[in-house]
Amino acid sequence: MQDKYTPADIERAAQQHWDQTGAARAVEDLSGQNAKPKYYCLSMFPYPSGKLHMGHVRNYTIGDVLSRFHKMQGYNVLQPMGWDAFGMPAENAALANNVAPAGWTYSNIDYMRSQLKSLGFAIDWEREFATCTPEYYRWEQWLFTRLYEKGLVYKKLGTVNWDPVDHTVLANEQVIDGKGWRSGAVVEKREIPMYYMKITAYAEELLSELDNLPGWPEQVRLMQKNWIGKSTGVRFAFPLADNAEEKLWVFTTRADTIMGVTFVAVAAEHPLATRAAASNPDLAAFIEECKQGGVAEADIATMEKKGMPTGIHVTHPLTGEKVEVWVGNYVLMSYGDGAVMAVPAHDERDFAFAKKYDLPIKQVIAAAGETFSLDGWQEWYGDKSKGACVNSGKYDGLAYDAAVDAIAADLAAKGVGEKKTQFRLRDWGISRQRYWGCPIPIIHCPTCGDVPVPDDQLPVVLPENVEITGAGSPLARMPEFYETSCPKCGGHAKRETDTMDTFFESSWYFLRYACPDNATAMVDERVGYWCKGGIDQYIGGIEHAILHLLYSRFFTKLMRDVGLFAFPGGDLGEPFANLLTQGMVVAPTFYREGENGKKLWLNPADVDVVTDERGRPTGATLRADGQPVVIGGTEKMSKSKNNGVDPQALIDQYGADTARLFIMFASPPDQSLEWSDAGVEGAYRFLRRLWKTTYDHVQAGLVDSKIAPNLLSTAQADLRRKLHQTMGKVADDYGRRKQFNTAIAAVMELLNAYDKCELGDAAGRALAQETLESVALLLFPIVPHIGQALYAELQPGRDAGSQPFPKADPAALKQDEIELVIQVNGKLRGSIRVPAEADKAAIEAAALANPEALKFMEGKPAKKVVVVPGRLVNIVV
RNA sequence: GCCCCGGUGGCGGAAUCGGUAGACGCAGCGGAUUCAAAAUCCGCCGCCGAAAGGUGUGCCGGUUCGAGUCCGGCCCGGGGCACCA
Repeated sequence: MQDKYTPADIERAAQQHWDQTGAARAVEDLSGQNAKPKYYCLSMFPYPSGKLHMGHVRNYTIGDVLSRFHKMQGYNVLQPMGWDAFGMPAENAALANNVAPAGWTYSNIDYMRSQLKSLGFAIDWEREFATCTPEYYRWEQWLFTRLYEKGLVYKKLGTVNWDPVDHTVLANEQVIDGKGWRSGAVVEKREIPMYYMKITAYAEELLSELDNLPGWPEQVRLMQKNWIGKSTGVRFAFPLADNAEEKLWVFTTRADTIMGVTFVAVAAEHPLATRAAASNPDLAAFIEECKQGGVAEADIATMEKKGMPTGIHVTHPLTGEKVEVWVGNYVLMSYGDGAVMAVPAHDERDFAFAKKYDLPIKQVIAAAGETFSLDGWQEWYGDKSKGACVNSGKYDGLAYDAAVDAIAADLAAKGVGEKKTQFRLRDWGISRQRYWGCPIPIIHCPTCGDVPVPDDQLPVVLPENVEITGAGSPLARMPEFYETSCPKCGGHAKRETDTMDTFFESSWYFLRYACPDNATAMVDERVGYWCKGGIDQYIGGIEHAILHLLYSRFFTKLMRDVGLFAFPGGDLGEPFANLLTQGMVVAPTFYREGENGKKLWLNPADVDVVTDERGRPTGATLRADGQPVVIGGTEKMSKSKNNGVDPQALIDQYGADTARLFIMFASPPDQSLEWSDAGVEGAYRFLRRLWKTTYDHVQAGLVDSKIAPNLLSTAQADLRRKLHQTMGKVADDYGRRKQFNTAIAAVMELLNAYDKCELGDAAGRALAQETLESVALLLFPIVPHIGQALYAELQPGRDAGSQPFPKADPAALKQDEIELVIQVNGKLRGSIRVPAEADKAAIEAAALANPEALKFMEGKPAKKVVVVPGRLVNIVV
């Protein structure tokens, strides 16, 4: 064994060994004869943006730790990897550097694959695929045509961001302060025909199945529940005042306040608004103004609320009063019927709107002990759990439920309304007017209409040599792509030039890993083996908590309903049994201000932080010139703040194990991780020390680790107890808690205790052997290269990854005496040692005799003594 | 604006079911070793206080023998908001 820790050599050797032995190959057992349970460990696949960032390293290290740990626990493990290869950045790169999106993407993949390999992840590379290949996307085209035939895909108008200068549709991200990112032109909302997936048909199932996901974080289930947004209310109509046959429909969850309606608000795109605007230039101008700016909900919701009366009046269905219709810029056409009843007294937004435009406010709910005033909004006005109806005629005195029931019944009797369950969830618009995506397999025929591309003409291949101009879709300028003939009538027809939302690819990739080579079917019985009962562990960023995870759940149900899972184990209710959402990686920011006040962001790697004698930061200087820089906040690593730290530099300097160890030690997986160079040094130091400790032991000669417990000194028995406690602790942290920082801390503590313990005698040598072998295996899932090397030194010829994970010996855990803390009135005053099996009375007596306790009891009698077994005694005086 | 999460020493964090707040690590300080430095090893390290002790987990209030942990109200930071992935 060499005395120095040389990560580069060790890591190369270990990776070669794993490659040669096929250590990461996953083989399914379709016969069911292998007793090993399967463990499918999946990390969210990366977008091939160029090179790995810290978030990737963190994500895939977590997955690798869980994969390797479960393999040692006797599972048949699958850990795959692939590429979410379609998307906007490839088009942006094409624009910026004049490179073809396909070539750019494939070369990024090659580089990032080599980075992943250098990190030593136990990935089964034979299952790798990129979603931009026809072999992959043909199956989603195929599924699309099936869903189209079933009516689960349909076409309707949708609103997009339109750049009037570049003549192109913009993503929300490309709209900055309501203006196009390249042109700077004010963006307009424009309605265009798009294909939609009927996710609302699955709203109820997607909601109720959340209760069957105990392995998901509560916060994610809650976010999805709120996103689906099931609400029960009343949908009813206001007949138009001058034509009772025509009706304006609204939905409300507050039908109990219906007698307080003082106006009705409709979206700018609502037909009534359009009609009123025809004879009202001011209103037409206002509607135009509403169409300015992007479609993102966050922008619309934070916009100043504006409105204008239409001059149209409707009749209140219960009172018969005339109510004016307003256009409001905060009313969304895509929600419900694009119109809302306004009850300013009991809705905060309506209240502000009514105050602004001096509209009447009519109180119809009163709560005991509260006074209604028009001076300002109060929390209880909108609280449906408080109060009862007033100024509401026959409904006076009724509380929420009773009032809603009575009002819904009266509306129903008049034939103008009914109780209804509504979802906030909207259908998923999947059309994108972009090039680098999966072509939508539809042919538009002047005689037959929209015709899905037949199976034998799939895939519709995306041409790879195109010119990207940033204006409009390149496919729409390529006759050789869109000119085609109708599959039904054979006549001249035009191919759809829109591509699919890239969430389409990521909604089913996890199933394809089970059968990436199947050229005749989307999925096969291997999915039944690996995905039975759900993927055992899914790991990815919290930012995907809603959209990606919801779409994936939806796809699994769609594929089931298309009959794709007709094989054993194929009754997948939910795709992901257990979910771990990792936090983001953040780093400090530094900047200097330029003459124009513009901030010039400096990379943390180029900055030295100056501290006072207690280590508090007092300032920072740029290494290049030694001049001061401003310390900004700690933020998510990003290009714009130039605070990204390249993992490659870290791997090159310290090796993969140090990178993996630091990233796992710095914080628990679900919290954000703050980057620190000094912490990396610490991780490297620990590995060096572990190497040196093992080296010293090996130099003294290997021994059998079998120990006769009666030969151990007290200190040695204590160390052995700590060793076996650590085994239990680490297995629990890896398996149940998925908290790796505390597992590492526990091993560090063990090694500290090892250093302090006298181990020179025969029993000590055996204990040292047992401890070091165990430590190599305990840390193997996190730092597999050094773990592999150390274990092979301690047990020549043996392979660490094939060993069972260390298991605590109950006999080693036994303790004769335990320490209990003594409190007086809840304050820590001392401690006592008692036999482990001491009963409450004995503990109480020992506590009351303790001199520290007596001192702080100041001669007063104990009013009460609380004994918490194994922990403490609290004496109350 | 709406939904969700978080806030503990100079820093990252620990405290798993309401029971010793600050494990483990970083930084810092003191010492050993060295011609010197690096590396390594030993010790100290929340705040106030000479000590006894007091005090302390974003802020205010509550429940409890006991609250970082539970409840109510606020402040601050972050994630998502349907075309970034």
